[in-house]
Amino acid sequence: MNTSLKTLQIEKELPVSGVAVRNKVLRDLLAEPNVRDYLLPQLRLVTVSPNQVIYELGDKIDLIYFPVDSVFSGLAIMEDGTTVETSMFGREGLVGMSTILGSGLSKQWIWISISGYALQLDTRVLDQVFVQNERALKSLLKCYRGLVTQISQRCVCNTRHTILERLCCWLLMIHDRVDGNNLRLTQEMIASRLGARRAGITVAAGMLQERQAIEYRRGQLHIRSREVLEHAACECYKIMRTQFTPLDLTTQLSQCK
Amino acid sequence: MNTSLKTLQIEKELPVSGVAVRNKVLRDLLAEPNVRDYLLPQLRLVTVSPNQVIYELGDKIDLIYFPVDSVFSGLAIMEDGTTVETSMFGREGLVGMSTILGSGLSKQWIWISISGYALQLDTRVLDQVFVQNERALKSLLKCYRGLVTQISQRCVCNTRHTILERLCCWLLMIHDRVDGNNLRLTQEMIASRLGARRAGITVAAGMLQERQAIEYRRGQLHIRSREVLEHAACECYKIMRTQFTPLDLTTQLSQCK
DNA sequence: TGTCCTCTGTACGAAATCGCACAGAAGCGG
DNA sequence: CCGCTTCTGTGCGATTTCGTACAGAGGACA
Repeated sequence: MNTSLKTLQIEKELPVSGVAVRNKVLRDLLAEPNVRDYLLPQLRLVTVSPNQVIYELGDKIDLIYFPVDSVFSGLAIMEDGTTVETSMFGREGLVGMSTILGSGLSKQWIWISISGYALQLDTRVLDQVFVQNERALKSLLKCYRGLVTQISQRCVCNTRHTILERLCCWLLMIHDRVDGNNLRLTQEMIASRLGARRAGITVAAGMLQERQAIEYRRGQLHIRSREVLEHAACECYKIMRTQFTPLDLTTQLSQCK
Repeated sequence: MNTSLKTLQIEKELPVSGVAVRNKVLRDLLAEPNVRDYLLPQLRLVTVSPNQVIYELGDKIDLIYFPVDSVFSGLAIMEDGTTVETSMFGREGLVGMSTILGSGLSKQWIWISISGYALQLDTRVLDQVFVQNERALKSLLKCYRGLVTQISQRCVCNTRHTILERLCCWLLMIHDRVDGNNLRLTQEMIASRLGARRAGITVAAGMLQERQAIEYRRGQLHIRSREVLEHAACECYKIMRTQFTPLDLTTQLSQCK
């Protein structure tokens, strides 16, 4: 079901400095020259893969992650083993934020939803940065507020909206965080994130295929039309998109290279 | 439906110092002598009443509240006017926490669910306290982490659990935050918090009456048996209860007077 | 006492989703 | 090419919840 390999492969072929600016918070942090000099040598580029476990509930958070083109999911796992995603993290933020609030322990599971690159950092390095740099702290706190907005809206969305609406919303959120239109996602994975049955996702995805919004073939989901998805999504997407500024949404990979 | 009277009545008959210790964070904050001397004269005792609006979405947070025996609800209001509660605040915490993270604007609606006393404070006074006092900041941040835990679990609960389970869970949470066993709650209000129909609450409440867990008569809900409620509640209650320490749960009004 | 408003109980069909099961298609490794 | 595993499509009845509507009870007030 999931892989627990916590020692991630470290990539050395790409220059960290070039990749780092593709994460929004990290770009903000690195804008400060003295922060940049301190932080940059400490960042490690790693690759993460689907359903890999990053933190378990109660884990000590020694390492934090800045996703680049990968997506991390904050999951609650219930007594019967079913899961619900309460938040997702991509290039707009960082994973392990609760350390900013002074808690060293993870209150949720973090699993990977979309594979890709992320930049890894020792927690104590980040601690140094934000206690010494006011502006860095502000960037991080803003991220945290965005997280709370996201969780709250997910709460609303899961309570009141249909699986189809939630699926559209979720796909758009993923799409905002990755490069390109092809997503490696099985229906089983999507179901575990939305807190629904796999069969329910099959039906909803079928509707979206009929409407030419997506194409789906064995774990390969291709987004054909964001417009159709946005039209079929609930109001929640507009609210959760505010974690990105309009600028971020247009600045995709092509411009960051 | 709701009252928008934002200028709350200020109570002068009770001594603030005696009431203040009945709020958990406030008690922590006041434990520090110099914080106490600064804070205590600035606290105003107010009464709040059901469905009163404390903040609207986007409001500037000038005043924060420490509930004493009242309960405040963080609500999302959707385009069709329906509401879902994402968090509740009682004597374990404070309302207006996002100010701690440097945001002056409310990201949600705050309505009153249970009437009673609260202590009101100018936001800038609290700002002074936590920038100058490390221990105070830590108390507040701990509160904030508890809030995130609560919202996350509400997300899970609303996604996966039945109305009956959610009702039990919610009643227990309310009960933890008030004095006594009688709650002034119409089924309409409960429905608006759980994001369900009023008729759905009638049915669920009917089951709880059959099981002798509660008695319900025209806006007066009497809790007869916490045990039965706990038995019928979902696992979420145990998780959200961690906002209280065991000590807090036994320290009810009788011991705080 | 009568009137009015609020709140609760109940009903109904419709819709969404569930849990489960099974068949078939797609892809992988040998 | 074959066999195995993974993934998707589909079907079924059961359950939950929805939206809506209406009647009746309870309390407030004149």
